[in-house]
Parts: sequence; C-alpha cells; structure tokens
Amino acid sequence: MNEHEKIFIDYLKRSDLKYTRPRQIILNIVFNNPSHFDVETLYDQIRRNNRDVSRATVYRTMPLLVKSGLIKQSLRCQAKDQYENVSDQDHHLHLVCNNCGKIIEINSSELENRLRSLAEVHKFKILDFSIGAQGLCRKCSNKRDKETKS
Amino acid sequence: MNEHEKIFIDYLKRSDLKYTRPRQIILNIVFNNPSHFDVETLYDQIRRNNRDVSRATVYRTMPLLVKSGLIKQSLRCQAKDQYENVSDQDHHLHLVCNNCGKIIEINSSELENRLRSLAEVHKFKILDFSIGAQGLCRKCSNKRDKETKS
DNA sequence: ATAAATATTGATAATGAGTCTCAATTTAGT
DNA sequence: ACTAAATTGAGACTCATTATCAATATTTAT
Ligand SMILES: [Mn+2]
Ligand SMILES: [Mn+2]
Ligand SMILES: [Zn+2]
Ligand SMILES: [Zn+2]
Repeated sequence: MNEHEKIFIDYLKRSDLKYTRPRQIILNIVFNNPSHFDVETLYDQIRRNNRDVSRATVYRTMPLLVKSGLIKQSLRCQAKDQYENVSDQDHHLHLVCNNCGKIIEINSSELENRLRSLAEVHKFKILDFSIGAQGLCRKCSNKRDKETKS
Repeated sequence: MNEHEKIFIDYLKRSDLKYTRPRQIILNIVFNNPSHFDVETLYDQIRRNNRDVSRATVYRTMPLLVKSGLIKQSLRCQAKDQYENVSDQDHHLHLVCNNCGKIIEINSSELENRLRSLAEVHKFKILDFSIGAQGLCRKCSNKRDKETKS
C-alpha cells in the first residue's frame, strides 16, 4: 500500500465510495505513467496490461482522482483533455508547440504567487491554475523559418 | 467601413482571399457581441438576426479572424472553445468560476511579460497566451460556506 | 442469515463540438 | 462572356465524453 493508494482510499472513505478492483487498477496505471496523459491513452495502457476495465469506468474515475487531490486537469492538447500527476512537480506552467505537440514545462512559483495575489483582490478562491502559452518550439520555429525563405 | 472591417479586408487581400457577404455578416455579429463567445453561440446570433450563413462557414471564418489579429482563442468553458475580441482590452487574464461560470478579467501586462521572458529562455516562440485560474467567485464561495455550516 | 437499500460496473447508445466532402455558386481577371 | 480559382451550404462524419440501464456487488437493517 503506497502513498497514493492511502490518499485515494482515504478520499473514497470520506465520500462513502468503495475502493474496488477497477479503481485500484486505474490508480496503479495512472502512477506508472508519464505525468501527462489523456483518458483514451490511459484506457489503452490498461488494456495493454491485460487488465479489464471498461472505458466508462475509466472516465468515471478521473473526477474521483481529481477530487482526491492526486491528479489535476492540466492542458488541452489535440482535442483531448489532459490530466497530470500533481505530486510530481509542484507548480509549473506549459509551453505547448502548435506544430509538433511538444510540451515544455517550466517551474515558476513566482507567476503563481503573483496570480494568487491578484485573485485575492477579487475575493476569488483559486482551486486550480492554468498558466501557459501556445506557439512554436525552437525546432518547429527554425523549420518554419527555413521553409519561408525557400 | 469601420476599423475592424479595414483590418479584416486588409488581411484577406494580403492572403488572396475575398471579402464576401458571409464573412461580412460574421464580422459584424462578432463585433456586436460581448467580447467572449463560442462558435455555436455566434451561429445562433447570426440566425437570430435573420442572416443566413452556414455553420461550416462560421467555423471556417474563425481562423481567418484570428490570423487577421481581430480575435484570439481565449479560454475553454463548458466544453467549448471561446474566442474573444482582441482590441477591447489589451492583455488580461481570466478567473473562471467553476460554479456559476462567471468570468472575471484582470489586466496585467506584468504576468505576461514575465511569461514571455521565461519562454525566451527556451527559444519558444509564443503565439498565444492563456493565463488564468479556476475556482469560486466571491458569491459562490460564500454560498458554499453557508451550505457547509448548515 | 436474509432482505432491502445503495453503489458499481460494463456494454452500448447518445450527445455535441468540430471537421471534411463535394457539388453548386460566386468572384476576379482576361 | 469565358475561365480558373475561391467560396459556400448541406449534410455526412469523427471522436471525445456523457448518459442509460440492466446486471452485479456491497453495505446496512432486521
Ligand atoms: Mn505539466
Ligand atoms: Mn477576456
Ligand atoms: Zn514543435
Ligand atoms: Zn460563481
């Protein structure tokens, strides 16, 4: 029983929900994955591991993991919602390349604190951040420059 | 012929595109709307004004307006992409209430500049920002507190 | 232990935003 | 007017996500 499991079970208990086999399987695969993932990919992983959980249950379990504080909804990429492991890195922002989909993560508590204090002024209670930018990564930016020249 | 029209026509000319009736109608409704809108709502507006433009054309015109610099993709709300009028306020960030959907806009070029310089380090070419947070607005936060007490 | 109430699941249908196709129409240039 | 290129509308289509519902499992009350 690892830390994640403890947290999840605790949340489920508090909410009168049960730690079932499918939820256990999902939890495990989520934390054997790179931090960023979308639900379809997760579902594939589960089936690749010869586990059997229905797609519906996988989707249904995401909000539970979110409410337990283990994962958070992160960015949206290629028309899919992405989640990410919260514990990995504390707070960071994303630079998403429009061309190749690459995601650059940058740690900066400074931006976040600044945003927090701006929200304070409006008595707005922040539950989640989304700081980021879309554009072109170095590679794609260079590539495009060359194409334009020719 | 207003400023928006000038800018749009100029962009279209530069791109060998034509300023057609449907594009004119869309442009007008976009700039008679509150700054934030999603395409479905825009499409409804157009039909409510007894104009006839196909849904496909409305969707198709969005990227043109974006490239012309008149609007930008803003936040995502209720599973729909939102656009917003660029000229209204220059740069600002969004606090979105998870409960009532209210959007609070905050002007701050400071955060943006900071983000820009962080991206610079990675030679990442920023095309668009999204700085914001989700949570509870003052009203909804208060309401929830009361409910919890009872 | 039994029965009733509640929670969970999987299969599958449904929804809905956004995209694609293609034949018909419009436009700009000659 | 003639031609080539651009545009349009209607509707088919995709695909992520949600809703439905009957079957199953678990908890609680008796
Ligand atoms: Mn991340
Ligand atoms: Mn705004
Ligand atoms: Zn790239
Ligand atoms: Zn609110």
